[in-house]
Amino acid sequence: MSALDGLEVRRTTTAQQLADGLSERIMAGAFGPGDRLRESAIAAELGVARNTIREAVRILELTGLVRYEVNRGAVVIAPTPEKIEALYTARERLETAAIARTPRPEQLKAITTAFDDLREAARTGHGIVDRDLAFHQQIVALLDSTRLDEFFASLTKELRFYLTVLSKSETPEEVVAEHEAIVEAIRLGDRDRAVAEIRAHVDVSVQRLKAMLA
Amino acid sequence: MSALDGLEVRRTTTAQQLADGLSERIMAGAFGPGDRLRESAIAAELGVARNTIREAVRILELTGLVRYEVNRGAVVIAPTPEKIEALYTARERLETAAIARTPRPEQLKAITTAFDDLREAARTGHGIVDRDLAFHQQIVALLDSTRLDEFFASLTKELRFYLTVLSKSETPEEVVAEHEAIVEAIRLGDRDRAVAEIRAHVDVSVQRLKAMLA
DNA sequence: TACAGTTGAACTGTACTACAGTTCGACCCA
DNA sequence: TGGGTCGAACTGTAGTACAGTTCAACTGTA
Repeated sequence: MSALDGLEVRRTTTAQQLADGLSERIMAGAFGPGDRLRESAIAAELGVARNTIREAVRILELTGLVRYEVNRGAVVIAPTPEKIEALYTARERLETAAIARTPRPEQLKAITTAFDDLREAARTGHGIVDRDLAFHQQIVALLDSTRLDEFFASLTKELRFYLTVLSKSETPEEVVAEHEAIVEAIRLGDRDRAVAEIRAHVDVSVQRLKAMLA
Repeated sequence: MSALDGLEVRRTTTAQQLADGLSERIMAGAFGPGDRLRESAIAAELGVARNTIREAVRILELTGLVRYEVNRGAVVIAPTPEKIEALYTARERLETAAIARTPRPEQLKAITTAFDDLREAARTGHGIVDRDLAFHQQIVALLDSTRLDEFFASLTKELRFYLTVLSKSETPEEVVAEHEAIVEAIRLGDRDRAVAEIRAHVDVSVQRLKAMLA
């Protein structure tokens, strides 16, 4: 903690700001899956040059929300059963590996807090999905690997988008119950059961989601 | 296998080709860590427009070999103890999770083959590092997750670069011995030992590498 | 000699214009 | 109905321009 913490000159480029803005819009559903991001239109609307937009979109590509197709430009990613499956498989592997580890006290506390937040969100009915994902991020944090944390966050971002466009709604009671089982197993130090609970939870989630695609 | 497998029209952009070319050059050590990629110079030398180079470099950014700094442009990543540590931690988590799984026959075969390749490379003295990394990629493949395979591949690419610039040379005997122990444990189905061997191997590797940084 | 201040060349970030090649839907024709 | 043609819209790339930033060299000063 330095006396200058948080003091920082605004150091960002136009393209970066555009990328952030576009990311928000996409996450909010302003562009649907499969939609093309037309450069001239966006450039004109936002009053910037087209090459700046191009740079912004290339930055966006880093987050995985869009991909480039030759001569078609940037296209918003679209959920397919295969992608959903691959995404959840990666999640399952990471989360089971994570939960098999013995949590340090502060990690256990972070998980507990995340669960409390989730329960509160379920009660009010707002932000359930985000709390759900945040909870799982804390699980993965058990791995003590920043690189894996970041990777999981990118998976989460992608998943978050899919959930939004599929307008997947979670039933609060089920969500809380399933996560409570996980937290309980962790608290008891029953790692085998924790692994089983996580696996079951992820499996159920992917099945529910894939059902929505059909 | 269709009758048209492999038939494909050349569908790539100039920027993509430039990105591939630059990637090769960087991996080959043409640019050292911390070096800036000066746009005008590259553009002039290769006979393309500067904005095309910019696009190429943004694509390069996807692979993690360079990062952008405001008003300084693209900079080749540089190894630091922290980065090495983080990279190996992620590796260790993924590989131990992978090796704890029971391999299917074809997976066992792939691992065995990768080990044979490594041994052969050690004998001739060529391409040891690449075979080493390829072996570990096969280990991670046990997770049956394409997303994790891809993520691991990106870690590998980064690590490969660090090894090159640090001109890390591996002693063939040690390398073969350590990997043989891993393969043996897998073959015997002794997963606990396999996990221990992998962990030891990764730990030793990172220690060796970090020693070179000092 | 050490150090603060100034200056200028090199370079990045962004804008603007231009155009060849590609895509894709609309229209047409058999 | 299916294939073929056409044109508007758009991407990929080139090229020019310029304000703002960086950084190393130079200068002056204590």
